[in-house]
Amino acid sequence: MSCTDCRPLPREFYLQDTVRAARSILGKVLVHRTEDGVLSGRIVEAEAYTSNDPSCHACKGMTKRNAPMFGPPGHAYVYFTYGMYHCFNAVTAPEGVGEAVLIRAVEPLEGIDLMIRNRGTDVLTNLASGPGKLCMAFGLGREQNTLDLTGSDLMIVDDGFVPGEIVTSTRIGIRLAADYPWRFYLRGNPHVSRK
DNA sequence: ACATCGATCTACT
DNA sequence: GTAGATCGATGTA
Repeated sequence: MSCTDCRPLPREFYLQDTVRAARSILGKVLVHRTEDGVLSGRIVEAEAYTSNDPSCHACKGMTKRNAPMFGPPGHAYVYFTYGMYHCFNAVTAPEGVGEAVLIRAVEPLEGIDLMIRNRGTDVLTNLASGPGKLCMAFGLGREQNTLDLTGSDLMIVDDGFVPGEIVTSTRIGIRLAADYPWRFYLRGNPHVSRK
């Protein structure tokens, strides 16, 4: 399956309620066209971050870092964290409202050799099973921040795949609002960051 | 200016 | 299970 067979998710997809978007983005395919080849993977885990959510980067207003979250929906928000990792989000909600869906894990599809090189491991279930790993595998960093996911070298497309059972859980790695059930993943999928 | 800490990952015990 | 890596963004002074 090549990305040219698929359509990017339309802008309206990113305008639905952010928690619903986090759930319904599961099964879609993240595609990154790079100079070294096309990388793609099926999204198997995601989390919602909303404007009134204490753990959301944007909850206290716009800053230099979180500005992309307040931009138009359907764009990328890539941020640097822990001094060495990046995390990739799809911006949701109308322009001016800071919300996004954190893509936490994908199941590698195309460009697996390149992902193996980028990650320094050949264990398939360890290539993109976490937000930092995913960005390393896909070569996502500052350059991809704010890219338009509905039509650029970085896209999220629908290839017609219908997910099976979706598990709901609390989000990972946050202190505030730790009880919000805003993490979603595909039951039994070996590429998620945690069961 | 300075101190704190993070939507993480790896290696080690 | 726990510690260490590593640094930019952010808040406080």
